Amino acid sequence: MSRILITSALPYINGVKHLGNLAGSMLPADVYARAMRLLGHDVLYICATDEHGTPAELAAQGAGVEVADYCDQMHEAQKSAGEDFGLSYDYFGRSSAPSNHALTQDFAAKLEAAGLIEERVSQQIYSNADQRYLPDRYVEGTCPNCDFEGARGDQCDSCGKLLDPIDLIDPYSAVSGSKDVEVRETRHLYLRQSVMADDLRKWVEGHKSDWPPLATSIALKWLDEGLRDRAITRDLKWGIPVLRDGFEGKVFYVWFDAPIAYIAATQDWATETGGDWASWWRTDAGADDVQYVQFMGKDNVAFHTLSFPTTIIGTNNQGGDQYKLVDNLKAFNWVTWYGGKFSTSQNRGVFMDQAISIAPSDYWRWHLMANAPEGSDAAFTWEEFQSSVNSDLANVLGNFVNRITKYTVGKFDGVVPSTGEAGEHEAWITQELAERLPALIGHYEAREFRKAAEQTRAIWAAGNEYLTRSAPWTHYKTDVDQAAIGVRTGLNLVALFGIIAQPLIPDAAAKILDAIGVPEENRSWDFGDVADLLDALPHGLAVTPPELLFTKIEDEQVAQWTEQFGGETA
RNA sequence: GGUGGGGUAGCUCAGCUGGUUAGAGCGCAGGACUCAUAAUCCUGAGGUCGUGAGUUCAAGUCUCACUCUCACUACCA
Repeated sequence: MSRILITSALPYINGVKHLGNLAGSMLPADVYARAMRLLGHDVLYICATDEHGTPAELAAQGAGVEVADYCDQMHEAQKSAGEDFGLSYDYFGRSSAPSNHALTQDFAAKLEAAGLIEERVSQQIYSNADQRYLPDRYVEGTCPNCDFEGARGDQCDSCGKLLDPIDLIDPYSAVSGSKDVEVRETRHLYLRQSVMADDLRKWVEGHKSDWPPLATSIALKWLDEGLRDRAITRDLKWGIPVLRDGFEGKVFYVWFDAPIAYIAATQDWATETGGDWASWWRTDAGADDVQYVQFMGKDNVAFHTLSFPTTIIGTNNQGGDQYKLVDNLKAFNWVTWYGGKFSTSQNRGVFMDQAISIAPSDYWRWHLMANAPEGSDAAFTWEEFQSSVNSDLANVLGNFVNRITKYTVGKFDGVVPSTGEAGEHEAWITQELAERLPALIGHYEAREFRKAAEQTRAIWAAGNEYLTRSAPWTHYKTDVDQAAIGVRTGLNLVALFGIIAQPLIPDAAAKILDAIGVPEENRSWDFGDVADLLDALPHGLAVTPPELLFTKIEDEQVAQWTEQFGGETA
């Protein structure tokens, strides 16, 4: 048994996330957490909402509520959306929690003592009308290179050139449209990542063999370009206050405090449950044997491989509390919408709350993991979604459960038959499982989700092949015992299929296991001898065909969803 | 512009350190079966592995150039 700490990238507070966010961090983290629990490991799965930053303030302003109230509401909305998808967090915290305020300020103080924080003055656009400093992206104006009039402060959408907002001609606030903006000097704290570059490179290069290439290549790219110091404070009201003379009214940058919230949320979990957070995070307090796994989309990699590790290593170098660095970092590409981008404004794409309103969470979980964006971006299409659900879930798994349980009721009084001896067909399926079950576990341990789903499906399909081979309905006419062994093996396969399906489709798996009468304590992945698995159910145990496990998606629904949410032609 | 990922069957994707006839699922065609959600099982057709050169006994896999696409490019997060 191992202790496994799992975090998924914190969903940002300004709205319920779309399927791409779900597929790229929260869902795989949950599937991994469930699989590891089934394997008997001690798992702690932590997530939280990321609540600070300019977009949160503006979203609250747009909604006409105080930002704290806005965050309260959206935190609950996201928590509930996560629950709807069966995300099995041990704790779903908040980056705005008091624990994170204290811990972030504590980290900052230690980094300061380590000489890793430096005060610098920079120039920033201030909008008098909005009474706020504007991040580069919120300043627009005329591009100094191509005269395009709608250029953003960070980049011109017309000529593609990277810009400095100070260079824009006729700049205006993208928030209010006001041209009453000026350049002001402002003082900020910088995290001296540059002095940590060699340590970081050594650490990242040491993980070339056990992190996805996506993760190491992005981190090394930044290091190759020369790691620059990064401002870790902002001129905002909402956030974690900077305790320093002259920094009244300033807060820490959201990307400084958000990853620290992984730890703070664990503290909140401990407070709520009586657990010991330090034993999960601090190597000087018993966390040496913890394996820490992070899940995130590719946009988050730099922060998790460079900035946050700088915070951790810098703090550790001060002596005192010793925090864990990530051991395994699983980075995902994007789920795209028919090869293009998700877009709220253009009505393209599906958000979590909408998704759950049109199809059960298992359907989404299965499709998104069977097509996870692991090697490259993965295109979501309604047609593929329909195909996944109808073929894999309804036809291969659902029909298997249905055919054998109904036959049991029809011919064997609805109980597990006790007669018949295992023969060549049982030997065949035993051999199949002896090869496939370890492969399945291996894929989960390696966090290869597409392959795990593929192997799961292959095991289900092998069950159908077994039934074709053993054909109890043929033998029933001449040799009931021969039919009985086929039915008994088939019913045990149903139980096994439910057991292996749990990480991906927990709701359907529970229905199957309930129908076949498998008690909770027998649902783990402690497999042992495969031959025993095929005669595990007590003889005479009553089974009932479950209600329809998966309803097929009709072409008309696909047409309607395409219309409603956008699709190919949008 | 720079850097990184990707470009493999009609579609969505696997192919580790280069090695016999390039794989899977879906879709398609034919057959089998009839217990089952017109499901399942078997068989088959389909690819000059983005383009062009190079290294090698051998290249989807390594090198170079080009091209398309996505991402990042440090004050969006």
